[in-house]
Amino acid sequence: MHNSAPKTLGESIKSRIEHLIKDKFKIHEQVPNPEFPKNLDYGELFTDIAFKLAPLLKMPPNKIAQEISTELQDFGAEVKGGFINFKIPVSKSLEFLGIEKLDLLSGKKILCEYVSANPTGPLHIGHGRIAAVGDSISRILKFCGADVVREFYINDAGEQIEKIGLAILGKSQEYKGEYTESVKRKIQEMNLSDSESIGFAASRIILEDIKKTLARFGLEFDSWVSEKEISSKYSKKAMELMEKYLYYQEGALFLRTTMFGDDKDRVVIKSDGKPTYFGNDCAYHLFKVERNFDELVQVWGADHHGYINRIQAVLNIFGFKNKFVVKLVQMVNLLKDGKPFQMSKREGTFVSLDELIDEVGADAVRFIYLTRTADSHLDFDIDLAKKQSLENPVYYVQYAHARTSSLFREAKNKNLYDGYENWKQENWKKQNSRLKTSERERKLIALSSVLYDIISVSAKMYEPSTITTFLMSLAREFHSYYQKERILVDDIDTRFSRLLTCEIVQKAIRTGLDLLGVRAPDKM
RNA sequence: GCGCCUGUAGCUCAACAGGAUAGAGCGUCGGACUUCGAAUCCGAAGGUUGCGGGUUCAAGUCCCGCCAGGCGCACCA
Repeated sequence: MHNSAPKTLGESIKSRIEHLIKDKFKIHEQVPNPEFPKNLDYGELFTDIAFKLAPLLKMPPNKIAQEISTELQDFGAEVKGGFINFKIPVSKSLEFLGIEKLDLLSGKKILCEYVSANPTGPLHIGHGRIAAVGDSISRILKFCGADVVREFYINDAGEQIEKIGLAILGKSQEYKGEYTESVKRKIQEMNLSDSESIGFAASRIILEDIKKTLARFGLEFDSWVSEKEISSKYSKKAMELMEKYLYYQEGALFLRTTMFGDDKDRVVIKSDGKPTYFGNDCAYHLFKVERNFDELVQVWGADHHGYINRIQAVLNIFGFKNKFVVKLVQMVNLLKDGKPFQMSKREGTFVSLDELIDEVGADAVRFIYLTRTADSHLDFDIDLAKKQSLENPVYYVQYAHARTSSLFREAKNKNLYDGYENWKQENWKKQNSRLKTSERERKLIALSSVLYDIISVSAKMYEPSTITTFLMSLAREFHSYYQKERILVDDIDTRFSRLLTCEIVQKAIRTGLDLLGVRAPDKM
């Protein structure tokens, strides 16, 4: 496959339209990217540009659409009720396939921070959702050309760490439970006595468990930042930069975040002289700012939404003018037997991400998380997820991929593959091609090239589920095609054309699944 | 009380800066395996997009007011 066009099919149509309306109608107008229609009968892309131009040009939309579409015949443009639909011809689709990287974000340095769970217990299913979303966003931004740093902030300082220390000494009612007991057994060999050092030792042990879980879930981080370490390095400088906005009240040091739109001023140093979590976060964010990122992406549980304004305030104080994106991921409500199940780490009643992966499998768990948009509340019924593990949508998509692999295996076994690679070279993008494609193959190839537009959309919205949803419709088209059409037929041109279609679909599914962090198996 | 999020088919969810006949999966009902993998396909049933106003060529999407649920509103993290 070739690899020359960083532009997507949709972007290409868009810029063609921009030139067109400049020439024809003498206007400069921002043209939106063509969209993916809900209904595939309308083609693989459509644009509503004629409606947008109608009031400007004082012409009926249908007429405008007609005039534009005559110049877009090579993209398969058809006008219907003012809309311009694109049924992309095979030759055109082939120009936009096999892209390894888009240039939407090339040259951008982006920091993605996510999970950052307190090392006071194992990751639970809520962290799992954030992990899946954050990791997938990182993959998508990277695919769009960005230089992405994936960061985990370790909250290894503060009161919770002391509390876990106290719990291990048996002096606290919090963090009870089997897991803490197992940490306790490891700590006892270390001969520590005060709650703080015990708490810190515990946090390191727990962090190792967290790393193992993340690895099982397919997550890798480029950077691990310790709160304890970073606050000791950056607190002083942060305080100096914030000096103008600090004041004492009742023995505590406050930061005037209200000057930047926060509801109330926030305490950075408590009256007992210790920094708050937010106080240390100021230091951490100074560390972020000093690394000169073009964009800071933050994935948080929705319960942190009240935290956004104060961080924005701190970033303003530090002079950060670049893009700050907060992706809020809504809560996961755990259901068991269809009934709400209350989780609490401090109470020791939670379902760990590890347990969930054990029962349902990493691929299925990730796919379920990424099927929903991040801001929809998610009811996760454990029993249902287990029960449906064999009829989960993830297998639908993976199966489509496995089927394509299987076809190539079968073709090779039956000596129906010989000459395919040469044939492909000779007929890819060639005039007088021996490629024989029906409407079904045309559509599959077109959809596969539209994938890259879908990826752009998901990057702009920081929303992996866009890709998930698209993959399901691509898989649906493929399964339907497979059922209807025999691939390994005698006629060589037909057989190779169909194999090529399968290869293109396979590549698209693999690319998409990879961005979700889900495996694309050759056999199931 | 204030702020953020959500309300779409029996259930779980889609619908990309407002666009076409609101789409899937699960479940239900009826069909398709002597041929490349039936973890599949084909078909049917299922909707006043929580309610009421408004904005316009066009509203699930935007604005206002209700109703219901979730989450915040710490010198916790």
